[in-house]
Amino acid sequence: MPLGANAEAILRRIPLFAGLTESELHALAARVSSRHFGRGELLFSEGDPCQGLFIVAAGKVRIFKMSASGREQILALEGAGSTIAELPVFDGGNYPASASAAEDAEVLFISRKDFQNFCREHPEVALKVIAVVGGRLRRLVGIIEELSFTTVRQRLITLLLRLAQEKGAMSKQGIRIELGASHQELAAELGTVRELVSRNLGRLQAEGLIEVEGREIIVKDAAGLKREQAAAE
Amino acid sequence: MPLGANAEAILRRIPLFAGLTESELHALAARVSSRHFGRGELLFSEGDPCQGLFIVAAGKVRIFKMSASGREQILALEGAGSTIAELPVFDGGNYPASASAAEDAEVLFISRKDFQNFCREHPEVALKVIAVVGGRLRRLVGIIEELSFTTVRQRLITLLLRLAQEKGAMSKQGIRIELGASHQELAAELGTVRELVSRNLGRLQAEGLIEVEGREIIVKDAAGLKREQAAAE
DNA sequence: CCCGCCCCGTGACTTTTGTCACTGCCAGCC
DNA sequence: GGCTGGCAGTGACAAAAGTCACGGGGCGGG
Repeated sequence: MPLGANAEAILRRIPLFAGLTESELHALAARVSSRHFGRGELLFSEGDPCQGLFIVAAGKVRIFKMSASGREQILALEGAGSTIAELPVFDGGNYPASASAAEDAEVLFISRKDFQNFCREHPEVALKVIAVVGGRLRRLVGIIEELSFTTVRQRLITLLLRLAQEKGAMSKQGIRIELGASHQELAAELGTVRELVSRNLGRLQAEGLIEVEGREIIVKDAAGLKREQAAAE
Repeated sequence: MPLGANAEAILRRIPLFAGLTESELHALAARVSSRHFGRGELLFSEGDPCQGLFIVAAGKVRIFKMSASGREQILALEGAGSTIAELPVFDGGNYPASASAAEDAEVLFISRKDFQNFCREHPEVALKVIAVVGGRLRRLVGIIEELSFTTVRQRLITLLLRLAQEKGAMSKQGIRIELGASHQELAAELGTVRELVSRNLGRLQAEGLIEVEGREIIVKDAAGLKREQAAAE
């Protein structure tokens, strides 16, 4: 469905469109449609021909690969303000991975053709695309490094420390993290299976490094975790 | 050292510079220097500030990560005609991985500043950069997929089949591959250790799927290998 | 209230991966 | 020739990862 003026407000905060004038944003917003995706719903599947550019307005979208046997590997989690599929939109290839809503999400959409026309008129956007794709590339290299060099335990620790930093809340016992994800989802992020996440969390708790309470985790000994993280394999 | 007219011939075949006029290539060639790297020699190390763009004129260069414990993970092998480090040249970040000569290599170099000036004058080059970086991104996703979903054996099989396709020679017993690499290097490509490469090759041979003779491998049962590859975990 | 559905923990394995230590081979070199 | 150094094969383990199966909890819908 087409969108009103509020789309402009959203677009204004997208890195890809930073630096555009009001009238340019306005023109772009006219091309944008919006759609709600329920938790788990697919935006697109790996191998699909690329329809257009997606922009996360609210919620969270995960980009992932799925193996023949049904295992998932998350490549990225994109929150509000992130664009998705800049690359295939640009180079015309198929989507290299699938995307689904990790939480209920509001997603904007620009058709491939409209976006390409817009790029032609605004060459500076191409430079932004390089920056965005570059960031992605660096993160993928990081994932490869982790998969290749570290154990599940270390990856889990790294993830916990990152979450603590990003959205942890101090409390008297440590840093409280509300992970809004099932073990299954954590496993997909870490490139392993549910059971190993469960066991490793259990062991970290038994060792007194963390405290698990449902989907809430309290990091009790951040220093201890960091020490182990530093001792990379 | 500066370079003569032959640099132009090389530049002409670089995807990044396809479509430039003779005079443009000439101008670019004037900015290019050349250097020989002996097998194993480092072009740059992960984390170094980016000096400029490298172009492989001859030989082979590998881009890799190294773990604290000394294990390597190869991210890409670039042959003649490939550019290296387009991204950091463009976005000004540090090199995200190291590069060394996989075989003796002749490498051209353009300083960051010269390349950026050139890009400013030739905006179409920026579009090419997106294409090149995009290709890289897709290959990295492929690596992640393999590391996350498949066993060493499967990755080895995939590698053998790819090599057979790329540079295999038919013979009466099968497809002959001359892998110009030690087990150590194969291991780095597969994200594992020397011993596992050795053992898996041994097992494939024992099963009659391949024949190993020094650094030469004969694929005796390509269909069998493909069957197993398809049965991805 | 009860059922079904997800999610979580866990025991008991199996398979895969990685480590260590040694041996043997071959090429290049003094 | 005899040394050296890099590379390859392998036995014996140890550790990590993954699989299967099951029990139990919580929650929402009928």
